[in-house]
Amino acid sequence: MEVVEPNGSRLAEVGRYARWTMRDQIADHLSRALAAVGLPEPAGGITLDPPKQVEHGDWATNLALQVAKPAGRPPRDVAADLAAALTADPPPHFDRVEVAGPGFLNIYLQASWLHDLLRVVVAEGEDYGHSDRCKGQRINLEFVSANPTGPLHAGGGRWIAVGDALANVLAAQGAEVHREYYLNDAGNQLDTFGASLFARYEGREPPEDGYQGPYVTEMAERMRANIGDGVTEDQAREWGYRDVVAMLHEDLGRVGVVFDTWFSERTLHERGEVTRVLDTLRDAGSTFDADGATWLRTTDFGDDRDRVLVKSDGSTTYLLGDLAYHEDKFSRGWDHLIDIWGADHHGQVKSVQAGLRALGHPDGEPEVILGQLVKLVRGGEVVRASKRTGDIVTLADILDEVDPDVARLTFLLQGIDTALTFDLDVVTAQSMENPVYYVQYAHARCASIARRAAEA
RNA sequence: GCGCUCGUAGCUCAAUGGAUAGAGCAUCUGACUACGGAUCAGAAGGUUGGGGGUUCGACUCCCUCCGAGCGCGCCA
Repeated sequence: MEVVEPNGSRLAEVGRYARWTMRDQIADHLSRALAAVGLPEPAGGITLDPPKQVEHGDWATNLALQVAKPAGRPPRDVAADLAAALTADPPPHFDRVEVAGPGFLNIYLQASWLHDLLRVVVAEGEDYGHSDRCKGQRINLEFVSANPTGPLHAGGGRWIAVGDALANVLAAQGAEVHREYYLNDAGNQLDTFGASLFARYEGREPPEDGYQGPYVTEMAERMRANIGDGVTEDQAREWGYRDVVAMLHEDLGRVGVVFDTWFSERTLHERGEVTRVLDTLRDAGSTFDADGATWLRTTDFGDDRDRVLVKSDGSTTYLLGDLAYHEDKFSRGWDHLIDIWGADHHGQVKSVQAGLRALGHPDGEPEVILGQLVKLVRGGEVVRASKRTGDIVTLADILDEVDPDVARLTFLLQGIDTALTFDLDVVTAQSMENPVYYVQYAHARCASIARRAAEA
Protein backbone atom coordinates (compact mmCIF):
# COMPACT_ATOMS: atom_id res chain seq x y z
CA MET A 1 0.00 0.00 0.00
CA GLU A 2 1.30 3.39 -0.83
CA VAL A 3 1.45 5.72 2.09
CA VAL A 4 1.74 9.44 1.94
CA GLU A 5 5.30 10.54 2.58
CA PRO A 6 5.86 13.79 4.41
CA ASN A 7 8.87 14.46 2.21
CA GLY A 8 7.91 16.16 -1.00
CA SER A 9 4.45 17.03 0.19
CA ARG A 10 3.27 20.59 0.45
CA LEU A 11 3.32 20.25 4.21
CA ALA A 12 7.05 19.68 4.26
CA GLU A 13 7.60 22.81 2.19
CA VAL A 14 5.57 24.86 4.61
CA GLY A 15 7.60 23.59 7.56
CA ARG A 16 10.91 24.37 5.93
CA TYR A 17 9.84 27.82 4.92
CA ALA A 18 8.60 28.79 8.34
CA ARG A 19 11.75 27.62 10.05
CA TRP A 20 14.61 28.80 7.89
CA THR A 21 14.34 32.32 6.67
CA MET A 22 18.10 32.87 6.74
CA ARG A 23 18.87 29.72 4.85
CA ASP A 24 18.16 30.85 1.31
CA GLN A 25 20.68 33.68 1.47
CA ILE A 26 23.48 31.40 2.65
CA ALA A 27 22.56 28.78 0.06
CA ASP A 28 22.68 31.46 -2.59
CA HIS A 29 26.22 32.45 -1.61
CA LEU A 30 27.30 28.81 -1.50
CA SER A 31 25.97 28.47 -5.01
CA ARG A 32 28.10 31.43 -6.09
CA ALA A 33 31.10 29.94 -4.31
CA LEU A 34 30.65 26.77 -6.34
CA ALA A 35 30.59 28.77 -9.53
CA ALA A 36 33.72 30.66 -8.47
CA VAL A 37 35.53 27.39 -7.87
CA GLY A 38 34.28 26.05 -11.19
CA LEU A 39 32.23 23.14 -9.92
CA PRO A 40 28.62 22.28 -10.82
CA GLU A 41 25.82 22.23 -8.26
CA PRO A 42 24.84 18.78 -7.05
CA ALA A 43 21.70 17.34 -8.61
CA GLY A 44 19.68 17.46 -5.43
CA GLY A 45 20.51 21.09 -4.75
CA ILE A 46 22.50 22.47 -1.85
CA THR A 47 21.78 20.94 1.52
CA LEU A 48 22.24 23.29 4.42
CA ASP A 49 21.28 22.49 7.98
CA PRO A 50 21.70 23.73 11.48
CA PRO A 51 24.02 21.16 13.08
CA LYS A 52 22.95 19.21 16.10
CA GLN A 53 25.95 20.47 18.02
CA VAL A 54 26.53 24.18 18.51
CA GLU A 55 30.32 23.79 18.16
CA HIS A 56 29.69 22.94 14.53
CA GLY A 57 28.45 26.40 13.74
CA ASP A 58 25.12 27.97 12.95
CA TRP A 59 24.81 26.26 9.59
CA ALA A 60 26.60 23.28 8.11
CA THR A 61 26.73 21.80 4.65
CA ASN A 62 28.08 18.60 3.15
CA LEU A 63 28.43 20.32 -0.21
CA ALA A 64 32.12 19.50 -0.67
CA LEU A 65 31.48 15.83 0.06
CA GLN A 66 28.82 15.75 -2.63
CA VAL A 67 30.76 17.41 -5.42
CA ALA A 68 34.24 16.02 -4.64
CA LYS A 69 33.71 12.56 -6.06
CA PRO A 70 32.44 13.55 -9.53
CA ALA A 71 35.21 16.15 -9.69
CA GLY A 72 37.80 13.52 -8.78
CA ARG A 73 39.26 15.64 -5.99
CA PRO A 74 39.75 15.09 -2.25
CA PRO A 75 36.71 16.43 -0.33
CA ARG A 76 38.80 18.48 2.08
CA ASP A 77 40.59 20.28 -0.77
CA VAL A 78 37.27 21.16 -2.36
CA ALA A 79 35.98 22.28 1.02
CA ALA A 80 38.98 24.56 1.53
CA ASP A 81 38.44 26.16 -1.90
CA LEU A 82 34.75 26.67 -1.21
CA ALA A 83 35.53 28.17 2.20
CA ALA A 84 37.89 30.66 0.58
CA ALA A 85 35.33 31.58 -2.05
CA LEU A 86 32.61 32.01 0.55
CA THR A 87 34.86 34.21 2.69
CA ALA A 88 35.60 36.38 -0.32
CA ASP A 89 31.88 36.80 -1.05
CA PRO A 90 30.17 36.38 2.33
CA PRO A 91 26.43 36.26 3.09
CA PRO A 92 24.92 38.75 5.58
CA HIS A 93 26.06 38.43 9.20
CA PHE A 94 28.89 36.11 8.12
CA ASP A 95 31.58 35.56 10.75
CA ARG A 96 33.74 32.68 9.54
CA VAL A 97 33.67 29.27 7.92
CA GLU A 98 35.62 26.19 8.96
CA VAL A 99 36.42 22.94 7.23
CA ALA A 100 35.68 20.03 9.54
CA GLY A 101 35.72 16.26 9.57
CA PRO A 102 35.76 14.60 6.13
CA GLY A 103 34.91 17.92 4.44
CA PHE A 104 31.97 19.60 6.14
CA LEU A 105 31.71 23.34 5.93
CA ASN A 106 30.70 24.86 9.25
CA ILE A 107 29.43 28.38 8.89
CA TYR A 108 29.44 30.73 11.87
CA LEU A 109 27.31 33.86 11.94
CA GLN A 110 27.68 36.98 14.02
CA ALA A 111 25.17 37.48 16.79
CA SER A 112 23.74 40.34 14.77
CA TRP A 113 21.65 37.90 12.75
CA LEU A 114 19.76 37.07 15.95
CA HIS A 115 19.32 40.74 16.72
CA ASP A 116 17.79 41.26 13.32
CA LEU A 117 15.57 38.24 13.84
CA LEU A 118 14.35 39.60 17.17
CA ARG A 119 13.42 42.89 15.53
CA VAL A 120 11.43 40.96 12.95
CA VAL A 121 9.68 38.89 15.62
CA VAL A 122 8.71 41.97 17.59
CA ALA A 123 7.64 43.93 14.53
CA GLU A 124 5.49 41.15 13.11
CA GLY A 125 3.93 40.17 16.42
CA GLU A 126 1.36 37.45 16.04
CA ASP A 127 1.93 37.40 12.31
CA TYR A 128 5.49 36.18 12.79
CA GLY A 129 5.95 32.92 10.91
CA HIS A 130 3.09 33.63 8.56
CA SER A 131 3.77 33.70 4.87
CA ASP A 132 2.07 33.64 1.51
CA ARG A 133 3.86 30.49 0.42
CA CYS A 134 0.54 28.72 -0.10
CA LYS A 135 -1.32 31.75 -1.38
CA GLY A 136 -3.90 30.83 -3.98
CA GLN A 137 -4.16 27.22 -2.86
CA ARG A 138 -7.66 26.12 -2.05
CA ILE A 139 -7.37 23.18 0.31
CA ASN A 140 -10.20 21.02 1.58
CA LEU A 141 -9.24 19.32 4.82
CA GLU A 142 -11.50 16.54 5.99
CA PHE A 143 -10.98 15.13 9.46
CA VAL A 144 -12.77 13.35 12.30
CA SER A 145 -15.81 12.28 10.20
CA ALA A 146 -16.81 9.71 12.81
CA ASN A 147 -20.02 7.84 12.08
CA PRO A 148 -23.05 9.65 13.53
CA THR A 149 -23.98 6.67 15.65
CA GLY A 150 -22.72 7.74 19.03
CA PRO A 151 -20.56 10.17 20.98
CA LEU A 152 -16.99 10.94 19.95
CA HIS A 153 -14.49 8.48 21.30
CA ALA A 154 -11.60 9.80 23.37
CA GLY A 155 -9.10 8.64 20.78
CA GLY A 156 -10.94 10.70 18.19
CA GLY A 157 -9.58 13.72 19.99
CA ARG A 158 -6.30 13.09 18.23
CA TRP A 159 -7.82 13.75 14.79
CA ILE A 160 -9.52 16.87 16.09
CA ALA A 161 -6.27 18.25 17.49
CA VAL A 162 -4.14 17.28 14.50
CA GLY A 163 -6.67 18.36 11.89
CA ASP A 164 -7.34 21.73 13.44
CA ALA A 165 -3.63 22.41 13.99
CA LEU A 166 -2.86 21.46 10.41
CA ALA A 167 -5.60 23.73 9.14
CA ASN A 168 -4.14 26.57 11.20
CA VAL A 169 -0.65 25.96 9.85
CA LEU A 170 -1.78 25.88 6.24
CA ALA A 171 -3.89 28.99 6.71
CA ALA A 172 -0.92 30.77 8.29
CA GLN A 173 0.99 30.08 5.07
CA GLY A 174 -1.69 31.78 3.04
CA ALA A 175 -3.77 28.85 1.89
CA GLU A 176 -7.52 28.99 1.88
CA VAL A 177 -8.44 26.08 4.13
CA HIS A 178 -11.85 24.53 4.46
CA ARG A 179 -12.55 22.26 7.42
CA GLU A 180 -15.00 19.56 6.51
CA TYR A 181 -16.82 16.78 8.36
CA TYR A 182 -18.37 13.94 6.35
CA LEU A 183 -21.52 12.48 7.85
CA ASN A 184 -22.12 8.89 6.79
CA ASP A 185 -25.85 9.16 7.12
CA ALA A 186 -26.84 6.94 4.19
CA GLY A 187 -25.29 3.63 5.12
CA ASN A 188 -26.35 0.63 7.10
CA GLN A 189 -24.36 1.74 10.14
CA LEU A 190 -27.00 4.33 10.77
CA ASP A 191 -29.73 1.76 10.09
CA THR A 192 -28.18 -0.56 12.65
CA PHE A 193 -27.94 2.26 15.11
CA GLY A 194 -31.58 3.20 14.46
CA ALA A 195 -32.67 -0.39 15.02
CA SER A 196 -30.73 -0.50 18.28
CA LEU A 197 -32.24 2.76 19.49
CA PHE A 198 -35.71 1.60 18.51
CA ALA A 199 -35.22 -1.69 20.35
CA ARG A 200 -34.21 0.11 23.55
CA TYR A 201 -37.19 2.40 23.11
CA GLU A 202 -39.45 -0.64 23.06
CA GLY A 203 -37.66 -2.15 26.03
CA ARG A 204 -35.97 -4.86 23.96
CA GLU A 205 -32.32 -5.81 23.57
CA PRO A 206 -30.61 -4.40 20.45
CA PRO A 207 -29.86 -6.78 17.56
CA GLU A 208 -26.77 -8.93 18.03
CA ASP A 209 -24.66 -6.84 15.69
CA GLY A 210 -26.24 -3.65 17.02
CA TYR A 211 -25.09 -0.93 19.38
CA GLN A 212 -25.08 -2.27 22.92
CA GLY A 213 -23.80 0.78 24.72
CA PRO A 214 -25.63 2.25 27.69
CA TYR A 215 -25.71 5.60 25.92
CA VAL A 216 -28.28 4.10 23.51
CA THR A 217 -30.60 3.34 26.41
CA GLU A 218 -30.18 6.87 27.73
CA MET A 219 -30.94 8.25 24.31
CA ALA A 220 -34.08 6.09 24.07
CA GLU A 221 -35.32 7.52 27.35
CA ARG A 222 -34.58 11.03 26.19
CA MET A 223 -36.39 10.33 22.95
CA ARG A 224 -39.50 9.14 24.78
CA ALA A 225 -39.46 12.25 26.94
CA ASN A 226 -38.96 14.30 23.82
CA ILE A 227 -41.44 12.93 21.30
CA GLY A 228 -43.51 10.49 23.34
CA ASP A 229 -45.07 7.14 22.43
CA GLY A 230 -45.85 5.62 19.07
CA VAL A 231 -42.45 6.32 17.54
CA THR A 232 -41.65 4.23 14.46
CA GLU A 233 -38.24 2.74 13.69
CA ASP A 234 -37.71 5.30 10.93
CA GLN A 235 -38.54 8.13 13.29
CA ALA A 236 -36.24 6.68 15.93
CA ARG A 237 -33.33 6.53 13.49
CA GLU A 238 -33.85 10.12 12.38
CA TRP A 239 -34.30 11.43 15.90
CA GLY A 240 -31.17 9.55 17.00
CA TYR A 241 -29.20 10.85 14.04
CA ARG A 242 -30.05 14.46 14.84
CA ASP A 243 -29.38 13.92 18.53
CA VAL A 244 -25.95 12.48 17.84
CA VAL A 245 -25.04 15.28 15.46
CA ALA A 246 -26.03 17.78 18.13
CA MET A 247 -23.74 15.90 20.51
CA LEU A 248 -20.88 16.04 18.02
CA HIS A 249 -21.35 19.79 17.66
CA GLU A 250 -21.31 20.21 21.40
CA ASP A 251 -18.15 18.14 21.93
CA LEU A 252 -16.29 19.90 19.13
CA GLY A 253 -17.48 23.23 20.47
CA ARG A 254 -15.93 22.45 23.83
CA VAL A 255 -12.60 21.93 22.11
CA GLY A 256 -13.07 25.07 20.07
CA VAL A 257 -13.04 23.47 16.65
CA VAL A 258 -15.48 24.75 14.06
CA PHE A 259 -16.14 22.94 10.79
CA ASP A 260 -17.02 25.02 7.75
CA THR A 261 -19.07 22.24 6.23
CA TRP A 262 -20.90 19.26 7.62
CA PHE A 263 -21.42 17.22 4.50
CA SER A 264 -24.31 14.76 4.40
CA GLU A 265 -23.79 11.61 2.36
CA ARG A 266 -27.52 11.52 1.69
CA THR A 267 -27.42 14.68 -0.38
CA LEU A 268 -25.08 12.92 -2.81
CA HIS A 269 -27.70 10.27 -3.45
CA GLU A 270 -30.59 12.72 -3.54
CA ARG A 271 -28.90 14.93 -6.11
CA GLY A 272 -27.99 11.94 -8.26
CA GLU A 273 -24.27 12.54 -7.89
CA VAL A 274 -23.63 8.91 -7.06
CA THR A 275 -25.18 7.64 -10.30
CA ARG A 276 -23.52 10.42 -12.24
CA VAL A 277 -20.08 9.37 -11.02
CA LEU A 278 -20.93 5.77 -11.83
CA ASP A 279 -21.87 6.76 -15.39
CA THR A 280 -18.66 8.73 -15.79
CA LEU A 281 -16.61 5.75 -14.69
CA ARG A 282 -18.55 3.46 -17.04
CA ASP A 283 -18.07 5.83 -19.97
CA ALA A 284 -14.36 6.02 -19.22
CA GLY A 285 -14.18 2.24 -19.50
CA SER A 286 -12.96 1.91 -15.94
CA THR A 287 -15.66 -0.57 -14.90
CA PHE A 288 -16.67 -4.10 -15.77
CA ASP A 289 -19.57 -6.35 -14.85
CA ALA A 290 -19.10 -9.72 -13.19
CA ASP A 291 -21.15 -11.95 -10.91
CA GLY A 292 -24.08 -9.60 -11.30
CA ALA A 293 -22.12 -6.69 -9.83
CA THR A 294 -20.34 -3.68 -11.29
CA TRP A 295 -16.64 -3.40 -10.49
CA LEU A 296 -14.06 -0.62 -10.68
CA ARG A 297 -10.73 -1.58 -12.24
CA THR A 298 -8.69 -0.21 -9.35
CA THR A 299 -5.92 -2.70 -10.16
CA ASP A 300 -5.12 -0.52 -13.19
CA PHE A 301 -3.96 2.07 -10.68
CA GLY A 302 -1.99 -0.18 -8.37
CA ASP A 303 -4.67 -1.53 -6.04
CA ASP A 304 -4.23 -5.18 -5.12
CA ARG A 305 -7.70 -6.17 -6.27
CA ASP A 306 -10.67 -4.64 -8.04
CA ARG A 307 -13.50 -3.17 -6.00
CA VAL A 308 -17.27 -3.42 -6.25
CA LEU A 309 -19.23 -0.27 -7.00
CA VAL A 310 -22.73 -1.71 -7.44
CA LYS A 311 -23.72 -4.86 -5.64
CA SER A 312 -25.71 -7.62 -7.33
CA ASP A 313 -28.81 -6.50 -5.44
CA GLY A 314 -28.52 -3.14 -7.16
CA SER A 315 -27.41 -1.12 -4.15
CA THR A 316 -24.25 0.94 -4.19
CA THR A 317 -21.15 0.50 -2.04
CA TYR A 318 -19.50 2.86 0.37
CA LEU A 319 -16.64 3.28 -2.07
CA LEU A 320 -18.88 4.64 -4.82
CA GLY A 321 -20.41 7.12 -2.40
CA ASP A 322 -16.97 8.15 -1.22
CA LEU A 323 -15.82 8.72 -4.79
CA ALA A 324 -18.90 10.85 -5.44
CA TYR A 325 -18.10 12.76 -2.28
CA HIS A 326 -14.52 13.54 -3.27
CA GLU A 327 -15.69 14.39 -6.78
CA ASP A 328 -18.10 16.81 -5.17
CA LYS A 329 -15.29 18.47 -3.22
CA PHE A 330 -13.43 19.12 -6.47
CA SER A 331 -16.59 20.42 -8.12
CA ARG A 332 -16.94 22.91 -5.28
CA GLY A 333 -13.66 24.45 -6.34
CA TRP A 334 -11.08 22.92 -3.97
CA ASP A 335 -7.93 22.06 -5.83
CA HIS A 336 -6.24 19.94 -3.20
CA LEU A 337 -7.95 17.44 -0.92
CA ILE A 338 -6.46 16.26 2.35
CA ASP A 339 -8.09 13.51 4.40
CA ILE A 340 -6.95 12.54 7.86
CA TRP A 341 -7.77 8.90 8.53
CA GLY A 342 -7.08 6.44 11.28
CA ALA A 343 -4.57 3.79 10.32
CA ASP A 344 -7.30 1.17 10.52
CA HIS A 345 -8.61 2.54 7.21
CA HIS A 346 -5.30 2.33 5.36
CA GLY A 347 -6.71 -0.40 3.13
CA GLN A 348 -9.03 2.10 1.45
CA VAL A 349 -6.43 4.66 0.44
CA LYS A 350 -5.50 2.96 -2.81
CA SER A 351 -9.04 2.33 -3.98
CA VAL A 352 -10.20 5.91 -3.39
CA GLN A 353 -7.14 7.35 -5.10
CA ALA A 354 -7.55 4.89 -7.96
CA GLY A 355 -11.18 5.90 -8.38
CA LEU A 356 -10.29 9.58 -8.51
CA ARG A 357 -7.57 8.89 -11.05
CA ALA A 358 -10.18 7.13 -13.16
CA LEU A 359 -12.33 10.23 -12.83
CA GLY A 360 -9.52 12.29 -14.30
CA HIS A 361 -7.99 13.83 -11.20
CA PRO A 362 -4.26 14.08 -10.45
CA ASP A 363 -2.33 11.21 -8.94
CA GLY A 364 -2.28 11.24 -5.16
CA GLU A 365 -5.64 12.90 -4.64
CA PRO A 366 -6.85 12.89 -2.01
CA GLU A 367 -3.67 13.23 0.05
CA VAL A 368 -4.38 10.85 2.88
CA ILE A 369 -2.65 11.38 6.19
CA LEU A 370 -2.77 8.18 8.17
CA GLY A 371 -2.50 8.37 11.91
CA GLN A 372 -1.91 5.52 14.30
CA LEU A 373 -4.70 4.92 16.75
CA VAL A 374 -4.61 6.14 20.32
CA LYS A 375 -3.96 3.71 23.11
CA LEU A 376 -5.99 4.81 26.08
CA VAL A 377 -4.57 3.94 29.47
CA ARG A 378 -6.20 4.27 32.84
CA GLY A 379 -4.97 2.81 36.10
CA GLY A 380 -2.02 1.30 34.25
CA GLU A 381 -4.26 -0.74 31.98
CA VAL A 382 -5.21 -0.32 28.36
CA VAL A 383 -8.83 0.64 27.93
CA ARG A 384 -10.27 -1.20 24.96
CA ALA A 385 -13.11 0.71 23.46
CA SER A 386 -15.89 -0.02 21.04
CA LYS A 387 -19.03 1.88 20.23
CA ARG A 388 -20.76 -1.40 19.49
CA THR A 389 -20.18 -3.01 22.85
CA GLY A 390 -20.57 0.29 24.63
CA ASP A 391 -17.28 -0.08 26.46
CA ILE A 392 -16.27 3.44 25.67
CA VAL A 393 -14.39 6.41 27.08
CA THR A 394 -15.77 9.45 25.32
CA LEU A 395 -14.09 12.70 24.47
CA ALA A 396 -16.64 14.36 26.72
CA ASP A 397 -15.41 12.16 29.60
CA ILE A 398 -11.89 13.48 29.08
CA LEU A 399 -13.06 17.06 28.78
CA ASP A 400 -14.86 16.68 32.08
CA GLU A 401 -11.51 15.96 33.69
CA VAL A 402 -9.02 18.15 31.86
CA ASP A 403 -8.93 21.49 30.13
CA PRO A 404 -9.48 21.27 26.36
CA ASP A 405 -6.06 22.79 25.69
CA VAL A 406 -4.44 20.16 27.89
CA ALA A 407 -6.10 17.45 25.84
CA ARG A 408 -5.09 19.11 22.58
CA LEU A 409 -1.48 19.55 23.64
CA THR A 410 -1.26 15.95 24.78
CA PHE A 411 -2.51 14.74 21.42
CA LEU A 412 -0.09 16.98 19.54
CA LEU A 413 3.02 16.17 21.56
CA GLN A 414 3.65 12.94 19.71
CA GLY A 415 4.21 12.12 16.08
CA ILE A 416 1.20 10.92 14.17
CA ASP A 417 3.03 7.71 13.19
CA THR A 418 3.23 6.46 16.73
CA ALA A 419 0.41 4.66 18.47
CA LEU A 420 0.38 7.29 21.17
CA THR A 421 -0.47 6.42 24.71
CA PHE A 422 -2.99 8.74 26.28
CA ASP A 423 -2.62 8.04 29.96
CA LEU A 424 -5.63 9.48 31.71
CA ASP A 425 -3.89 9.31 35.08
CA VAL A 426 -0.89 11.29 33.83
CA VAL A 427 -2.92 13.89 31.97
CA THR A 428 -5.00 14.63 35.02
CA ALA A 429 -2.07 14.43 37.44
CA GLN A 430 -0.46 17.54 38.89
CA SER A 431 2.99 16.04 38.72
CA MET A 432 6.21 16.41 36.80
CA GLU A 433 5.18 13.46 34.68
CA ASN A 434 2.64 15.72 33.03
CA PRO A 435 4.28 17.94 30.39
CA VAL A 436 1.32 20.29 30.49
CA TYR A 437 2.47 21.53 33.89
CA TYR A 438 5.73 22.74 32.44
CA VAL A 439 3.81 25.11 30.24
CA GLN A 440 1.65 26.28 33.09
CA TYR A 441 4.63 26.73 35.40
CA ALA A 442 6.55 28.66 32.77
CA HIS A 443 3.56 30.94 32.36
CA ALA A 444 3.25 31.44 36.11
CA ARG A 445 6.94 32.36 36.41
CA CYS A 446 6.77 34.79 33.51
CA ALA A 447 3.68 36.42 34.95
CA SER A 448 5.39 36.69 38.31
CA ILE A 449 8.45 38.36 36.82
CA ALA A 450 6.26 40.83 34.97
CA ARG A 451 4.36 41.57 38.18
CA ARG A 452 7.54 42.23 40.16
CA ALA A 453 8.90 44.34 37.35
CA ALA A 454 5.77 46.46 37.49
CA GLU A 455 6.11 46.84 41.25
CA ALA A 456 9.74 47.86 40.92
C1' G B 1 -1.18 -16.69 4.11
C1' C B 2 -0.94 -11.53 1.76
C1' G B 3 -0.59 -6.22 2.58
C1' C B 4 0.13 -1.54 5.43
C1' U B 5 2.31 0.82 9.73
C1' C B 6 5.64 0.43 13.60
C1' G B 7 10.04 -1.43 16.83
C1' U B 8 15.33 4.07 19.56
C1' A B 9 17.54 4.93 27.48
C1' G B 10 13.59 1.72 32.89
C1' C B 11 8.91 4.89 30.89
C1' U B 12 6.76 8.48 27.15
C1' C B 13 8.87 10.21 22.86
C1' A B 14 12.74 13.23 19.31
C1' A B 15 16.47 13.01 15.48
C1' U B 16 15.46 16.65 5.99
C1' G B 17 21.25 9.96 4.54
C1' G B 18 25.83 13.37 8.08
C1' A B 19 30.05 14.65 12.76
C1' U B 20 29.86 12.14 19.84
C1' A B 21 21.74 9.03 18.45
C1' G B 22 18.93 13.61 21.89
C1' A B 23 14.84 15.55 25.49
C1' G B 24 11.37 15.05 29.59
C1' C B 25 9.96 11.78 33.46
C1' A B 26 11.79 8.05 36.71
C1' U B 27 16.68 6.76 39.33
C1' C B 28 21.22 8.34 41.92
C1' U B 29 24.71 12.67 43.91
C1' G B 30 24.78 17.40 45.62
C1' A B 31 22.91 22.83 46.54
C1' C B 32 19.58 26.32 48.94
C1' U B 33 16.33 31.85 54.42
C1' A B 34 14.07 31.18 47.54
C1' C B 35 12.82 36.56 40.56
C1' G B 36 6.71 30.76 42.78
C1' G B 37 10.68 24.16 46.00
C1' A B 38 5.85 22.92 40.47
C1' U B 39 13.63 24.98 42.10
C1' C B 40 18.81 24.59 40.63
C1' A B 41 23.61 21.92 39.41
C1' G B 42 25.46 17.23 38.07
C1' A B 43 25.75 11.76 37.19
C1' A B 44 24.33 7.27 35.38
C1' G B 45 21.44 5.07 31.71
C1' G B 46 21.95 2.67 24.17
C1' U B 47 25.02 -3.23 19.92
C1' U B 48 18.66 2.33 17.48
C1' G B 49 14.61 -5.70 17.76
C1' G B 50 18.54 -9.58 15.18
C1' G B 51 21.43 -10.42 10.67
C1' G B 52 23.07 -9.05 5.79
C1' G B 53 23.57 -5.13 1.83
C1' U B 54 24.00 -0.04 -0.70
C1' U B 55 26.96 4.53 0.60
C1' C B 56 32.77 8.45 1.85
C1' G B 57 28.89 8.17 5.79
C1' A B 58 22.75 4.42 7.82
C1' C B 59 18.11 5.17 13.44
C1' U B 60 17.02 6.82 8.36
C1' C B 61 17.40 3.50 1.99
C1' C B 62 17.20 -2.11 0.16
C1' C B 63 16.80 -7.59 1.47
C1' U B 64 15.79 -11.11 5.30
C1' C B 65 14.27 -12.92 10.07
C1' C B 66 11.77 -11.84 14.90
C1' G B 67 7.97 -9.11 17.50
C1' A B 68 3.56 -5.63 17.94
C1' G B 69 -0.80 -3.01 15.95
C1' C B 70 -4.11 -2.68 11.91
C1' G B 71 -6.36 -4.25 7.29
C1' C B 72 -7.51 -8.07 3.88
C1' G B 73 -16.43 -8.41 2.40
C1' C B 74 -21.12 -7.63 -3.23
C1' C B 75 -19.67 -3.98 5.45
C1' A B 76 -19.27 1.09 6.46
